[in-house]
Amino acid sequence: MLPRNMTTLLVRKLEAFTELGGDDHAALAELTAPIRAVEGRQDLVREGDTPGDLKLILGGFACRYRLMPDGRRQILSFMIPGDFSDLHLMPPRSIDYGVATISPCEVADVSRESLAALFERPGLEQALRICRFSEEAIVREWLVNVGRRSAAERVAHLLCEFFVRLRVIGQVTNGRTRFPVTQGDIADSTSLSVVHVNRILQDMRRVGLLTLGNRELTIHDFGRLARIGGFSAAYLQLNDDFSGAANEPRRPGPDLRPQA
Amino acid sequence: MLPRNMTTLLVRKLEAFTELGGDDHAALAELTAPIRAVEGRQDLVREGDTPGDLKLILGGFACRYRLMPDGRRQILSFMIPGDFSDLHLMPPRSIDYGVATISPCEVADVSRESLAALFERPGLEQALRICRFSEEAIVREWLVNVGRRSAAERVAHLLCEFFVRLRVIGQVTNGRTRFPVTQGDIADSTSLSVVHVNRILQDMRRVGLLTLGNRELTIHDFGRLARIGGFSAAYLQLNDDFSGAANEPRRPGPDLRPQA
DNA sequence: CGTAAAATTGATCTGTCTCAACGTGGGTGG
DNA sequence: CCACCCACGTTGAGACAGATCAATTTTACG
Repeated sequence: MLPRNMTTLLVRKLEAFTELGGDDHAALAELTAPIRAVEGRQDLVREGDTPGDLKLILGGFACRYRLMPDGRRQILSFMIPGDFSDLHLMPPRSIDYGVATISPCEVADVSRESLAALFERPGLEQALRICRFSEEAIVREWLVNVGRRSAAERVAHLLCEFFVRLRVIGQVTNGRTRFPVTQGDIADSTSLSVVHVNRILQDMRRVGLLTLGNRELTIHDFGRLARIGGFSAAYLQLNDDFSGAANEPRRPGPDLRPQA
Repeated sequence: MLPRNMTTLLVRKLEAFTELGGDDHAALAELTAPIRAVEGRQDLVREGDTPGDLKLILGGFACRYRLMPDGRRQILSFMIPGDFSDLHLMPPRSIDYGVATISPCEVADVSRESLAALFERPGLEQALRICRFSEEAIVREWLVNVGRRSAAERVAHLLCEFFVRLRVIGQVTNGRTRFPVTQGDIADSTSLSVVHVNRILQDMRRVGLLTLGNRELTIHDFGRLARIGGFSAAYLQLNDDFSGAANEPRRPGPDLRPQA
C-alpha cells in the first residue's frame, strides 16, 4: 500500500482531470508497489527495453528522452510527482524512448496488473484516459513549440507548462516552486543550446519575469510569461478549477525586450 | 457497410500491427458509415471543435495541424488511407488540433459508437491499441526529427516514414508511389522553409536518391535515404513482415553531399 | 577545502530564413 | 482552343537567430 500522502498526491492529480468517487480513492489507496529512492541522472527505463513494471514518480523530477547516435539528447516530456512512465497497457514490445531521473526521486514500481485493476473502475478509467490524452497533447504541444516558436517563446512556454502542472499537485506556493531542472535540461527539451538558454533566462530575470536559481523557480508575472510563450493551458485537459486560473487569452503579447 | 476494397484496406493496415481473426474481418466489413468526397485543402475537423464523428480516410492524404497566431502552420502528422482522425474515445472536450485534407479525399464519417463496437472485439481492440501507440510514437519521432536533426535529415526521415506507411497499405510499386504532398506541406511538417525544402529535394534528386514530381515519388535507394535520416522503422510498431524489409541498421551514414 | 557539475560570458561562425523575382504546368472561362 | 490565372516550384542574394568554441566563475557538497 502506498503511504497516505502519496495516495493524496495521486488523488489530487487525477481529480484535476475529472471527479472521482470515494471508491476510486479507496482503490488508489490500496495500490501496492515497492517504493525506492533513486539518485538523480539515473535511467529508470532504457530505450529498447521490453516494458516491465510501470514507474510511478512520487517525488522528484524525471523525463522521457531519446538519444541521437552522436550523443545529443531530446527530452520528450518531463515527469513530475504523480506521473506514470506509460499508460499504454501494451503487449510486450520494445519501448522507443528512455526514462531517466532529473533529480533524486522516489519511484514506485507498479505492476501492469495493478494498473489494469485501476482501469477496472470506471471513474479511474476515465481519469487515466484523460491523463493519457493530456500527455499526448503535451508532446504535440512540444512539437509546435520546437517547430514554430522562437527561443524565448519556447522557454516561456515550457516554464508555464511546468508551473501549471506543479500547481495542480500543490507544489507551488506564492508563485514559488522547487525546480531541480538544469539549464541543460531546458536546452534538451526546447532544442536550444545551453548557452542560449542561459542568455534567455537572464533576459527574463532582467525584466523581472522570474527568479530562477538554487533549484527554485518563482514566476513573478505568469500572465506576461504566458503571453510571451503563446501558452494556453487548454491542452492539459484540466478541469475548470485549474485551467482557468492560470490561463490567459491567446493574443500576441509584448516582446521580451522592453520595446520590440 | 464499407465497400469491399475499403474493408480490405483496413484489414491490411491493421494486420500490419497484429494478426486478426476471421470474425475481426467480418466486424470491419460490417462497419457502416457515410462516405463522401472532399476537395483538397479543406478542413475536416477544426481546432477547438468538440469531437463529433471520427474521420476515416479511405483515399487521399490529410493531416493534423496546429495554426500559430501569425498564421504559420505546424503539421503534427500525416494521415493516409486507413487512418482515423483520432482513436481516443474521449468524452466531449475540445480537440487541440485541426484536421485538413492535403489532396482530394474520400472520407468516411464513423460514429463513436461504431468505433466502440470495434473495440469490443479483443483482436481488433489489440490492433487498434497498437495502431494508436504507433501514432503516438510518430509524434515523438517528429519531435526528435524537428528538434535534433538537420534539414536534410528531417526530409529524408519524413520521406522514409511515408514510404514505409504507404507500402503497408499497398500503395508502393517498384519504389514508386502517388505523393500529392507539396513542398509547402513538407516544410510545415519538418519546420523548414519552403525554399530550403526545395533546395534539399534538389540535392537528393541530383545524387539520384529519388525522383519527385507530378505528385509522384520514387525512392531509388531507400537504404541510403534511411541512413541519411537516421530512420529505423521500429517505432511504427509494424510486425516483422513489414518492419524488416524497409529497415536498416541504425549507423551513421554517408552524408548527402559526395564527401562530407 | 577540493572538486565536479552547473552557470555565465565573450567572440565567432553558420544553417537556415527571408525577401524578391521568375518559371511552369494544368485547369478554366471566354 | 487559346490566353490567362493561380498554385506550386525554382533561383539568387543577403540577413540573422541561434550554434559553437573556449574560457572563467559560481555553486553544491562530500
